[in-house]
Amino acid sequence: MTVALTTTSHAILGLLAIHPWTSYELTKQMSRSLHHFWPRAESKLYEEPKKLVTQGLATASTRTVGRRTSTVYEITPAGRAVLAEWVAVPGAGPALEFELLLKVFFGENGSKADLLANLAAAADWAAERQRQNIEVAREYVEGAGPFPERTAQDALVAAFLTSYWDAVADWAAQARKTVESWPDDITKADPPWHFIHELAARDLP
Amino acid sequence: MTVALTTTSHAILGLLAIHPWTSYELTKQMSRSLHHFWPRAESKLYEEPKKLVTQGLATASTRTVGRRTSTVYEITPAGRAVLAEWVAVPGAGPALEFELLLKVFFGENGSKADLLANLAAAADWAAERQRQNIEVAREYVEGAGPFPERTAQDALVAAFLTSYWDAVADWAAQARKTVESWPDDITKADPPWHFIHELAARDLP
DNA sequence: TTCTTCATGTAATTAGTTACATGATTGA
DNA sequence: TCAATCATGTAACTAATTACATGAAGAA
Repeated sequence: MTVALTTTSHAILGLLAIHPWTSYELTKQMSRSLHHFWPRAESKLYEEPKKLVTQGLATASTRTVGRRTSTVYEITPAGRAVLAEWVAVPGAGPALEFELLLKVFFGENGSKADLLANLAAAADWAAERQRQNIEVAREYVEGAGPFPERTAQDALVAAFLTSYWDAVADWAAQARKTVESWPDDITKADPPWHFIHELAARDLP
Repeated sequence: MTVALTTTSHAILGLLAIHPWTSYELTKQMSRSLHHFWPRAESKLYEEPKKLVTQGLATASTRTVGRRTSTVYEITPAGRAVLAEWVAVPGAGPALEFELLLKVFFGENGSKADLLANLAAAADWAAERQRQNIEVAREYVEGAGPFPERTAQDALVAAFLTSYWDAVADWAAQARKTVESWPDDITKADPPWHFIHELAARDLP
């Protein structure tokens, strides 16, 4: 019986195409990179490879450490074929979930201070991502990055994440300035018309 | 018995704070704005308001059109209180799901043409968002936007989405140039070192 | 009149998460 | 030798999605 492969299945398959891994190693690798644009719970990463094995896309071999077992997964030729097909059909665009922005959107139900606290949290979040990002880039510059043969693809993805995180940081800083100029009763705030006018004046792409 | 309210519950509550709506109107309003940063299936928007009613945060009244009924929901004072509490605690940062970027990340399993097709799809996606965005801004400039009293908050959110969509568009264009310079065998591609060096040279935030 | 789209939901299914469990290893 | 953390999973639950169903209104 053939089970449908999800995007997550293909993500795991893609990791296995680089290298054989244990489930645990998969979780570590995920949190390093994929996690930023395909976030999944660890438990999922223990389940998915099993599904790949039942479909003949990967093989599992068991190692023993003391009285515990661990499972190493390896991609099969069939797995590589499936992966190539998957890459060939363009994927879905980005889907964003941003609770903090929701609170900004409904900001008039709280105080100006609440609104500023949300914007400060956004700035912190972006700063932390960017800090990690820069540290990883430094590793690569020093030649200490893992899988140096994959640096080109890694950099392509890093380029996106960098400008995405910059967008969050810049927005948080700018929005903070805007909101600081607002009165305490934010329902009386002047809209930032210069922004709206600039946007409206753009050429349609 | 008290049911836990999800972020989606609060999003609906926020919409009800603006105005009473039928479920159907909620779905339309969602797809206009919230959908971009809190995407949910329509069916959810028929369920959630019922939950709010059981918690005393909204009231429902039934209208009849022909032989069909429709339900109008209205926020209660208790609902407004809950909403104010929710806005006051800073929300979660952005979570991104970006399948297309996953395919770029695993691009070496396909052809250079596959990679370029993915980048072209990303460019199209961003162009379409930005086009709609600009058209909405023009409505506001003409004074034709809905809920003009909410223009300030709307603009704050639009500022984020605009730079986020710009980030996607700029990345897609830049990445396309990079990949076009690559050989057909993309495993032999030169990494974009200038980007990596620039990133590594940044000050830590 | 018939077809399509708008309008209003319900039911079944599932992908994913949270919580739990337990052995191995390390360091204080 | 005890506690904390690393390593490896399983089980229960649920938020959300997909698929289905049906009436109203307007167009052709």
